Amino acid sequence: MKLSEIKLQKKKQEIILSAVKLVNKKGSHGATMEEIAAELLMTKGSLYYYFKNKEDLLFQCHEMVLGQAISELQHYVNEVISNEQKLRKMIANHIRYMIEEKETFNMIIKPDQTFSKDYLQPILRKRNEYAAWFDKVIKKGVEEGEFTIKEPKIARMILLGSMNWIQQWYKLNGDKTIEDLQAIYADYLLKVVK
Amino acid sequence: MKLSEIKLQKKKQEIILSAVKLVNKKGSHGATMEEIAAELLMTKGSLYYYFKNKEDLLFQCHEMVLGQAISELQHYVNEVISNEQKLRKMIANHIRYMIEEKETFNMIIKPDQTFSKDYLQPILRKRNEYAAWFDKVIKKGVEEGEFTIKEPKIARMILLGSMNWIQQWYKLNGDKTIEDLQAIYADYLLKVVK
Amino acid sequence: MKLSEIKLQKKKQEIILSAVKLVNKKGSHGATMEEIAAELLMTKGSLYYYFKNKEDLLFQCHEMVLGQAISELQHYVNEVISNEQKLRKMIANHIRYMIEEKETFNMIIKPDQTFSKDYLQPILRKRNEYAAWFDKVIKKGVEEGEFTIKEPKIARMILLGSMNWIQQWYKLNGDKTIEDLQAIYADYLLKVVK
Amino acid sequence: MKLSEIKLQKKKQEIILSAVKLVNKKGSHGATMEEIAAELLMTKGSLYYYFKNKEDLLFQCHEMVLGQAISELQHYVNEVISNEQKLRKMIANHIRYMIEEKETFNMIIKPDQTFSKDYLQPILRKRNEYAAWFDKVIKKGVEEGEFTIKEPKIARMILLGSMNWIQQWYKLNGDKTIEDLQAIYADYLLKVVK
DNA sequence: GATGAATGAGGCTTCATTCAT
DNA sequence: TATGAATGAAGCCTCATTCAT
Repeated sequence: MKLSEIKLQKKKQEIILSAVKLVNKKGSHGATMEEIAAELLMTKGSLYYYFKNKEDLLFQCHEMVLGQAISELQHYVNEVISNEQKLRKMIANHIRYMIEEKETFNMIIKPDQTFSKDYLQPILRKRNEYAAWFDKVIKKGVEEGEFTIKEPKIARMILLGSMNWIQQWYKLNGDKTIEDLQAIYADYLLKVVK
Repeated sequence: MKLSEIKLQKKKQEIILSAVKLVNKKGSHGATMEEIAAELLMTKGSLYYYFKNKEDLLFQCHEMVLGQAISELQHYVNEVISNEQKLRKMIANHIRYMIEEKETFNMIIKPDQTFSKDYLQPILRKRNEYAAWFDKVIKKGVEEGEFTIKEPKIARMILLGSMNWIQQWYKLNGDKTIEDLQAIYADYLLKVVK
Repeated sequence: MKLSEIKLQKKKQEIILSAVKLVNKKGSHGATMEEIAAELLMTKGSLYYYFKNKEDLLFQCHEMVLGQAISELQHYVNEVISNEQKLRKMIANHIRYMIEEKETFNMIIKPDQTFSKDYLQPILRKRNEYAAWFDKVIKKGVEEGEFTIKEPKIARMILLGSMNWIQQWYKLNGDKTIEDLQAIYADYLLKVVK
Repeated sequence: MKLSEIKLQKKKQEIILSAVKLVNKKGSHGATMEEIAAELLMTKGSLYYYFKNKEDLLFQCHEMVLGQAISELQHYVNEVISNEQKLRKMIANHIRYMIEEKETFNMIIKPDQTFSKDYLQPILRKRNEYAAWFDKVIKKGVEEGEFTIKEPKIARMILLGSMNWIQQWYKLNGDKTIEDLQAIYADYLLKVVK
């Protein structure tokens, strides 16, 4: 019983990972069930054993990816370092996601064009959860005198927004490495909150 | 002769405006030619009198909107004010677009999922043209000692990226007016370049 | 009254000539009313002043072309020369049509895929009229001892069929001139009837 | 594994056969995917499981039909009989195709109005392959003194052209049987090459 | 669990035709 | 006469979804 359950979940994960990649290369509309299946050497029909429909698959992609990102944020917040240090790490982490796993975060950008009403609520909730960790650190930083910002939420929007934009223009093998980018963004964005 | 040409262009504009609205509510995929036509009380087929195909229509939407925005930027840059003043105005303008005509800028975000190769070139060119006006002011500001930024292009990316994100969350009738937002963003983003 | 009538007919001729060219380059389906009109620097709509609909235009193309060809055949038959001489001239003429005005005869090949029932009758009648001139000469030739053929109709089918096929493969600027072809075909095809 | 592959091919054959019939009754334009499907009690969409698009289906129709005809020619050529005998059999065979499976050869007539560039090459190649078997026998006949013709290729064009024309006029249940026709054509056409 | 096959709704596009001006 | 504009039917094609085996 347990074993088969575990196997099922494992397979699901596998599908989700593969789907995420494809979805973000081609967009949620451009990626067809056929292609997603093909990448896994399955056939279209089989996907429906694991997921109710395409939207369900996309939804679970979203949940998985963002869930993981959240747990990473959580980790940084719990470290015993200054809020600035935390924020720097969180920024670096977000940028890494944006570039190395650019595929993943993409789907967050315009969920309302991808998901129907039923799915939209939990999606937005997860998104807020993610943002909340940034808010927490920024607020703490203000309280503890590290930051001076009066509108912490808007500051957070600026941080996330500017970073989400990176994938629009960044190309690996350009003149900047990821580390360069992480450093520059951290510096510039901290100027916003300080 | 001239008259009919003018009429034609006018109708095209009308269609473009309507299409822009729909495309940005539903995405370029979600908006069908049928719906775009219906909104104008036309039939599908009539659209093809004015535009070669859907991609052509979308392309012209893009050109029109961004072209107009560029001409506004140009205006600010030519005023006789400090670079900071210019940048503030450009930021305010971009934010206004992002909110009041949110529909328009939306289509800029992921052109490569909307457009085929032939159209991508001119689209990216226009986008760069728009960005170049920001670069110009930032660079000038650095030269004249108003700004201190070492990576002006990345700074510009941060500005635009953060502002483009606004439409993801901003709702009219919330607790912030557009003017509030313009002021806050200008203040925070200028901290980046200063 | 007369004058306007003449003008009308002239214009019709003009349209037919142009249509014939296009139809045979692109096929009766491939040639659109738009293109036919464009070639004449007209607009689609105007064509409907002169012709009831596309089929009507195509029909009149057919009538014109075949009518002209028939009158030429008639001319040869009335000359005072041997039946073999007549047949040679008729063959040469048909080949010239097939190549130089290949466009024209094309439409004869599969009329039932182009025309609806109403038009089919007169079309086939005209076709038979054309063929009848060949039959006449062949029969006369048999009567007068020039030819020996027992199945004059089938012989005629062979003649016309083989010549109609020319357009499938003949290319101007190849190694054979039209005159070469006319000579060779005349020689070979006369072997059939002799 | 093998079995499903075989089944697939079988179904493809079935579709091709049905398509050939329809295409030649209505022309490649007149025959719609919908009708082709309906004839097989399928739906439009299903056809696309077997064929990439309409052109692909038409192409495979062409390949199948001509391929079969070629293999038959090949058979006659390899028999140990005089070249005249061979040619007679090949003529009879072609005529049989032209009448009994008139549907099949029809599509060969104007491939350039049916197929786009990519498909045209292999189509013409196949056509030439078919013709080459006629050329071979005719040339051999000339070498061995059976035929006297100086332009064997043009002779072949005359043979094929005249036979392809048969379908334009021949009606079963007329006063000539197929066997009549085969005999008459063989006699008359051999006069050409002799 | 998996798959091959089928389906059908829906989208894009073409084009003959119409008609007011 | 001519045209600009609109229409709508019809065709091609895609793809999420279903289901018997």
